[in-house]
Amino acid sequence: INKSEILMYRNYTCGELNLKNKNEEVTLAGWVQTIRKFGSITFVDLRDRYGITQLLFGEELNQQLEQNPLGREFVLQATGMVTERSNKNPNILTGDIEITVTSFNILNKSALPPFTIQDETDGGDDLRMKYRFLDLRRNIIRKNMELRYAVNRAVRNYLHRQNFIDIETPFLIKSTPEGARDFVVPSRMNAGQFYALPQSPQTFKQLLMISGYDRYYQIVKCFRDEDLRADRQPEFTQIDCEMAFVEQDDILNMFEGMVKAIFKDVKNIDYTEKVERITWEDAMWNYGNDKPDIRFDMKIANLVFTKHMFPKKQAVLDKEMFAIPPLGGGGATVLAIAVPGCAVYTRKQTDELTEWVKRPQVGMGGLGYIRCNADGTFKSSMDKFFNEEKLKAIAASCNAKTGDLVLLLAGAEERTRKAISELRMEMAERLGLRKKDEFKLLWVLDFPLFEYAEEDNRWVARHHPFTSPKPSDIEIMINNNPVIEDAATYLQHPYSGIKANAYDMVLNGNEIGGGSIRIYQRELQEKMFAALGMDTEEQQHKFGFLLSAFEYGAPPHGGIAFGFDRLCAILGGSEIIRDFIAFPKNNSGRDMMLDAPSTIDEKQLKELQIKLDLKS
RNA sequence: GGAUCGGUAGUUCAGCUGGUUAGAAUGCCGCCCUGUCACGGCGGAGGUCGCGGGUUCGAAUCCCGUCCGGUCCGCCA
Repeated sequence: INKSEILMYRNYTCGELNLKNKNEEVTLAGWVQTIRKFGSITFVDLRDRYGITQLLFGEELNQQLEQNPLGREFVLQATGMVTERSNKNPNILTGDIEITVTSFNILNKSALPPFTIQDETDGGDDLRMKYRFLDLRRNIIRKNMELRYAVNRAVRNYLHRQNFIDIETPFLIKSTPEGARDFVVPSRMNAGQFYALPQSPQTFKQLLMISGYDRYYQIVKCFRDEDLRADRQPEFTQIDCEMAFVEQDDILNMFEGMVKAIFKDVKNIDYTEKVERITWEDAMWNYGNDKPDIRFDMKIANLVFTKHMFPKKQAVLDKEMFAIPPLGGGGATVLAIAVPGCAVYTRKQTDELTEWVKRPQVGMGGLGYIRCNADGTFKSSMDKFFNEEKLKAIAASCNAKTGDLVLLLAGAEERTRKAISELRMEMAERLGLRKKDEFKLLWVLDFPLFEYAEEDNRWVARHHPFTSPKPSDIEIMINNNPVIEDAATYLQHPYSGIKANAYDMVLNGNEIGGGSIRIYQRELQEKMFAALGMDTEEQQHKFGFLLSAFEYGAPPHGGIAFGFDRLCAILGGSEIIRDFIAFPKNNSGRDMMLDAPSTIDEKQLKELQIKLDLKS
């Protein structure tokens, strides 16, 4: 506490007193953490945001306590002398002293809390969410909030130094259902019409570039009406950034710098090494995943693969040799990883792994394995089909060393690649290769511009429709018709090879940020919208303002957005972003404390001229 | 939209293939205790086994439905 403050309730916090304050009379205020009674004396641990201080109620005061009994979480003000403890507690900061209470005042009582306010609470998740205001009293959650604020400060300091300006953009905007579902807000003054909450301030920040604010940022709420996960909330916070007169490298360097600044300021980590940059194709090829964790190696061996996905890659082994029952009878793709040191796995363990890949979430038919034994022999689940020589060849093509366990998956390209990627992560987790305190950044570049949407038989933007194609691919886009004749052969359509000027930043296997160099010419933007199946009229209706703005001197520009909640969670060593959001929602999008969403009054509906037509 | 796990004391959980007085730990209450800090000792209260229906002589347990929560797939940057 700043001693120049005028304080009515306390002159110290519960975390700052020590032997230097001995014999000083102090007044503290806080919550009762625990009460320990010993006949005629009582110890009370008083807690506030800053720590815990032990109060000693001697004989006389103890009698007053009998008249005014305390309970857990009572709000208590206590005055007394700082005294040296006879039995010190080295586990807390104030453990050398205690306050010998001379007077106290119960500022407010508390009902018995439904769970203990401790690091290892006895409360379950839903109870904690319902009483989130109590959960937030816990050390662990409080530290998460402090970490979040530290990241926020680090970002602002860095971007401010780099001449960025924070500009707020509106929350009530226009619905443009492209990508995620919009949250919508009915307009009373414009009956029958709706605002949408922004999925991101994308178009606004591009307009700001056109307005000449060449370095913009905002730490801003975004909204997406999609199903949730442990790492996904319907409203979430982004570090949203945009720069004019930049190329991809300018952005990568600038924001590598930002993340390194966060590491330094928040974790005191000097991240000096160069951030690796790999292409999307290499990420998929080596890790089966566009956000690989590169803290460990275990790269995928592409034994048999779909040529269309990797036109530039060469097959390692003969496809025919894998047309055997244990691998699904000749699936289009056979992928393998060599797991270090796991040749000693027992039959029970490999069976358990097989069950693991068969789970519906992974969805593979089975798992093949080869033990690369210490004596140089190979023992596999497919001995009936492969002789020693062939096993050796397979092991060699996986770069397997003696003592490794080679795991093989086979099936349809996409599913198999996803599965082996998950298996790779799972094995790393089991081997303790995913260390909480080790951080490794990675840029993934050259994403495909388009993705094929089966249900609509059309192209959708993989990133978003404002992303520019690689300059070398613009020709392909202009000279080819986006129409897909035969859904089965979409991979052969020229559009599926077009690469975007887009980049993702990956931290320990999590996508923490993504962005692109934007389109800034009307013609190309129109071509892009058309490729996504939007006719001129629709383009005008949805994005007329942007197309028009491009005609008034739009500079080349690009940007990036970081998932702030997720970044905080990872820095805090967790994947559960709920613990880093003060008032989060559950996985059905409900606020369990407010019990929201809820119905609204008939009167409110009437004003909005909305009639409900519920099925049930 | 789908899969899957869970719902039993204030709380966290046990209770297997149907028959128990439905338990444990912790929390809570009372008494004892002057150095605890996960205090200790003795005693006590506390349950519509999520809800509805079914099978059965008998259901916390089996079946069906439903609600709630967790995780994942689809979806989503």
